Amino acid sequence: MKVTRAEAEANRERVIETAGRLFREQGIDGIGLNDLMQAAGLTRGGFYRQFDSKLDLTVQAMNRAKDVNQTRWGKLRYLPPEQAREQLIRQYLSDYHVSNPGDGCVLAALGGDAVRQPPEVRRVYTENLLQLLDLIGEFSHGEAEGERSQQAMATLSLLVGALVLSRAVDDDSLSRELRESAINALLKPEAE
Amino acid sequence: MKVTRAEAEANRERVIETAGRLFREQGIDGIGLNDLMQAAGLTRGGFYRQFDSKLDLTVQAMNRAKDVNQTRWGKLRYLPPEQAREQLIRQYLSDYHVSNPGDGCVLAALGGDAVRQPPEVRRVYTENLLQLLDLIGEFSHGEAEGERSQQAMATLSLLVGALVLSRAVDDDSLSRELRESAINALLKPEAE
DNA sequence: TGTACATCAGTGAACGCGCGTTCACTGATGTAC
DNA sequence: TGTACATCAGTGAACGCGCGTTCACTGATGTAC
Repeated sequence: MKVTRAEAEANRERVIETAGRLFREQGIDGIGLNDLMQAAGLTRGGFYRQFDSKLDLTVQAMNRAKDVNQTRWGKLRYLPPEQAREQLIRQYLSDYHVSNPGDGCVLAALGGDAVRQPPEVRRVYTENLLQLLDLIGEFSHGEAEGERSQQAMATLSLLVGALVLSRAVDDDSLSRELRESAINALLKPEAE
Repeated sequence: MKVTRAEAEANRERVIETAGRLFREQGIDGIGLNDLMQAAGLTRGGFYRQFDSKLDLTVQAMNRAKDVNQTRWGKLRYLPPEQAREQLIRQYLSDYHVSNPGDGCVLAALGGDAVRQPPEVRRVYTENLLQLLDLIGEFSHGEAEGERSQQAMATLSLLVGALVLSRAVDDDSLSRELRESAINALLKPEAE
């Protein structure tokens, strides 16, 4: 039953990653620790050897998801800003992102949950938001600092809103139209 | 214990309204029928004399909330379209709406929940979205029909996204900035 | 390097609790005459 | 209009179930000598 230190650490990591995926897919209160541990290939009892509580795991899992996304989006920095911005928008509103909340943005997946969660969770959520805001700001073309920041906020709100609505709606073509409208508004602002 | 037909009907209405408020405040899975009935001034047992199941109540409560909001926003029709649009945007992103999800838009309050709910719930959610989309479309100033519809979708996504993020964030001034940015983007599009 | 033993990651049963739902019961309302 | 009785909205205890968490136990790992 005992396992090498390296294996134990790997198990711990797997639980964190599995939790991040399942929380985003089913909501924080929507998945139980038993099912979660089983999905990670372990049994329920071992949980408290690695984590203080479900809240502790939640915070760690959200932090992990935040870092993963930061790394992923950060790669767009190698593109010219204008292209980076377009790529971010198109990927954020892609079919893949709609169908795979477990591998996507925490802001959209847990937006509804966050309000009702303890302060620690809202903290990570807010940090995630600020991080993504900074990145979008880097890709923006406003002249003044304040204007760029405002534009980044509106862009983020539109991205998150369009993704949330796209996922919630029970009609695939409506889901697509919502995202295409957002893409057009963001990439062809003169059309607005 | 028995109550007049009129009283019974009033109780039923009160349960539906209380449910609509509590579901939006705490999430559909976040409030139990016992607490819900108590909040409506009744005991748990009587629930099934009036409703088939929690799902049945959920659908009725969401429909009710949709109608209430439709009536509320519909009053803006008495204003000239340009003013109506501005009023809708400012009220949607007001402090009151942020602090009172129980009395506000279902799309923002249950956006995260809807994805994980049964088809009946997603149906009502979608109907609510289409209704609000129509209203926004009426107030829009695009020339062609398709263009107006696209603009309405982007407007709705931005409104919902900004409200969801505003509520989730743990920093009041950030919450306000997010909404002000959205208002500016929607009312002064040339600034984008 | 080889042996003896303490550590501790993981197991699985059990805890109290709140959930959605069921049920036997109550007693004022509303109806039949 | 007055009386006898069936209806049924509401009560409160109970159901099985899954939740987060605790605990005694196991046995291979890692350490002390």
